[in-house]
Amino acid sequence: MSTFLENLKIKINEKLYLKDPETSELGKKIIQHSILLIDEIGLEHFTFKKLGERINSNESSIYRYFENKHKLVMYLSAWYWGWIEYKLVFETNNIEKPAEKLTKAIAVITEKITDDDSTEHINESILNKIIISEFNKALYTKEVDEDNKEGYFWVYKKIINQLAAIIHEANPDYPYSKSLASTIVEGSLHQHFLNDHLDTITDCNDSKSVTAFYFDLVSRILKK
Amino acid sequence: MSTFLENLKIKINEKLYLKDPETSELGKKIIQHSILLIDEIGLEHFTFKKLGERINSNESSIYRYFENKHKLVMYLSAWYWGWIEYKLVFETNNIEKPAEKLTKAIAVITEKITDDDSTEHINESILNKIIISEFNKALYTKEVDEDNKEGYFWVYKKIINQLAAIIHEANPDYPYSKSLASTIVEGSLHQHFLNDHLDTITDCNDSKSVTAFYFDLVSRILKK
Amino acid sequence: MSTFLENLKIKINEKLYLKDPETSELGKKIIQHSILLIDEIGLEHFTFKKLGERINSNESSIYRYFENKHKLVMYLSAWYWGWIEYKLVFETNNIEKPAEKLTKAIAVITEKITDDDSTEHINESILNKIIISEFNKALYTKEVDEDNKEGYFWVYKKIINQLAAIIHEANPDYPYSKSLASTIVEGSLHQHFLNDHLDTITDCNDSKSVTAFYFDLVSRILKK
Amino acid sequence: MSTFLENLKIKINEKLYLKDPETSELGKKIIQHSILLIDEIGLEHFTFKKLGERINSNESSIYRYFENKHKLVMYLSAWYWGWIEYKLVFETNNIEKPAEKLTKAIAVITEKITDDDSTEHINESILNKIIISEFNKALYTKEVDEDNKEGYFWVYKKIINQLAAIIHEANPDYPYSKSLASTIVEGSLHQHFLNDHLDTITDCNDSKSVTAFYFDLVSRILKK
DNA sequence: CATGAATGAGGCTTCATTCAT
DNA sequence: GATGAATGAAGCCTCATTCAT
Repeated sequence: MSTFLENLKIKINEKLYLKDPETSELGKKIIQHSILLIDEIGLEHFTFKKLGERINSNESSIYRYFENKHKLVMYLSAWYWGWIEYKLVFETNNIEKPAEKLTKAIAVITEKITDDDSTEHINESILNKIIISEFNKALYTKEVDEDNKEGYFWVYKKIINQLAAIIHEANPDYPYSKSLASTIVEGSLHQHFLNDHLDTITDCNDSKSVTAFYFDLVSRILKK
Repeated sequence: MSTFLENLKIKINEKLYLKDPETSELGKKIIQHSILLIDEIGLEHFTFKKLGERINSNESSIYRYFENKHKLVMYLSAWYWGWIEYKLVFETNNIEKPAEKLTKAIAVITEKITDDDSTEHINESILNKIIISEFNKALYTKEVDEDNKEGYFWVYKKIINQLAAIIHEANPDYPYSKSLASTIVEGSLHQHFLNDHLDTITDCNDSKSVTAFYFDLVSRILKK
Repeated sequence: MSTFLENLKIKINEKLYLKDPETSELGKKIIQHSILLIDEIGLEHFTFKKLGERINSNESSIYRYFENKHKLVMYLSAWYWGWIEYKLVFETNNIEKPAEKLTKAIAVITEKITDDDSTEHINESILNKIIISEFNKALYTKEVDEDNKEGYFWVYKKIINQLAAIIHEANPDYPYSKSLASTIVEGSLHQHFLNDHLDTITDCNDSKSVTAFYFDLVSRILKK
Repeated sequence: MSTFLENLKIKINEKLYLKDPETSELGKKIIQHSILLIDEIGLEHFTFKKLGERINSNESSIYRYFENKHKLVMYLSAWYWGWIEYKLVFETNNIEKPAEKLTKAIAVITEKITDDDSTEHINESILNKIIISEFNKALYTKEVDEDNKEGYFWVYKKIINQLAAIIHEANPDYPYSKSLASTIVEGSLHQHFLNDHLDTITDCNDSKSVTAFYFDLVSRILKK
């Protein structure tokens, strides 16, 4: 699967940036190193100033691309979920059997990204790490309703609805397809986090994967 | 159930405070109004200075009680989970049948708190609201491992392990009791949040409760 | 010489304290531990709050004894110079030959205090250390003129004048006895400091003592 | 001597500043007015906030140049000693006779600066005043060893070693050239201070200069 | 277009001190 | 007399942002 989207460009809500970072070297460096720096120091301690120092550029230059740190994080999140969506569509394409489709979908959504597809300047495996540990901070804000209105969570919600549709296909009688879908998407990030930091409250570990947990969970729930 | 712990004091990890807020009027006001203020403006915008203004006290006075805002939030979280634990123990006490016990436990954990027990100075229903929207920020930090070592998540983890034990009782063959338990605890907060802000990706709403979703989910999963 | 002033009490300018620390256990603890704490963390980082914690007492209790940190340091300095003065008088007493008297005086003033006479609650050797590293901060302030008017440097100046008198006795023709005396008193503290921290700009070390340097210096200067 | 270094720039250890103050108007104003303000209110009461107000600039702007107040003082000290070193080299250049060289050196080091060379934005005479009253606070800190490792005292030590070398030339048999040199450098600041504030313990005054005291002292010490 | 410079506002924290018991 | 509680003021520093080039 490694190079499947070599030439694809993830489309991002245009309101998230002032100038498309994909259109310049500096823009790409901003994306690339913001991922690395957030991973290193955490979102709370991440600032445009520090990022500027890292890429040998002035903080003001970053403001040309992104209005503020929240927008940048939303951009990274949108990119991540856009990328997941591509994988989801790509992987489930042409699969007829609902159960099989569901299995593929769950795999795409819940698997920890370990390989680096070297898509241009973005290290997907590290991006996955920061989504695990930081995405909810982008979601759980006082501004969530405005952000939602602006469509910033559009792809995220789309994925969940796609997964819910697949769940529904697999068992049309199940009445909570959306809640189950959102539980899987959000819950899998959480289980990865627990695995990394609070391993006494999860069964997931190196030998029992998060994905396996959700395979089992969904198969039990949808059993007719 | 309203007055069941009238005279109970939730015990909090002593490292979370410099001076026990329960031991003075000012301390109680700090707790009371920090809950209200965080609910109003969100954790990001909450500062000791604003809290001081709200309670007609100086920022510096608050520092006599809590080292910093993170410790205060951890205190509130610890109180919340301590309170949930009491309810859990109380409600499941003397119930023999595992399935019934599990039902009770899920109810205690996943129900939105709407009644205010008026336990002293703490408005549990608002506290519940801020746990829903802010708890994960207290958890998902770069310092999570140290905080965990200090025992700050002790009660939270204890609840999950108690729930996992009840799940195990209900179906000893189920291999993911801990992951299911943490999914329920964390996931229910998430479903409440979605219900409030992103209602297109949840089935939960005023007529289909979060608790009902988890009753259904767990019963399907543990069906023998 | 160890116990020569066992029963002596160094008399301190009464304006330096609100309540005489020698008159109570707490007062003695304040003196004792302020010396130790200043040595540990330095005068800049020393506060009444930290001292209070160290002696399991409240900062406000310390205010009963000393108006502020500067007064406390002045007290310690006054005690130190008062103690040196006793030693000076004691050691030079009954010596007839001016040269011998001068030698004794220089020794008393310039020697590093290594023995702890266990005079009550004061560790003289550590007090000597903090005088070396902190005394000039008590002297070099914007308030030096008022402090001087209040008589806070009275003993310090007295020692220098006594030494100047001895120098004058040794060579009445030497025209700078006071400057030489102040050079010795202040300079010896400085040489000790250099020895500890900037040893490339002093010749003094474990084998060539500060005292030896001043013996040599004075003998050359006063040679007729 | 007035304009001898008109076009010289004193080189300062680069670690002492974040941005070279010589490269901008604001930077020069910071240097200029920090000297004046420290002279007026003393180092203890000097803050970046007050300096900002004085130069109609914000505190935060000063932080662009200097990490903290200690670094700024170290910068001023380094500038001062760098300037003295230039004078020392310039004045002793081409002098063959050791005794004469020594005399010149002592003059440069111990004379009170009364003339203002109007070197750009720096008032040397006031800088000299604050070195007299504040330099030792920059030296006598708990961080002296790290500061020394960073090379912040490099020029200061260099001057002392140069003076020690000249002393050695004048009398190769004298065994304490370094201690004598450091005594002169530090002691002359001290005598100036005593002259200004504690004049009963110095012989130096308007008619008997500090420099004269050291001329006499050194000539006596090195007499063969 | 990119950047360097500057800044206002505010966050976090400690200090020095007073008050009430 | 000793202390615990409380506090105003200020210190130090960083952030997010704008402006001018």
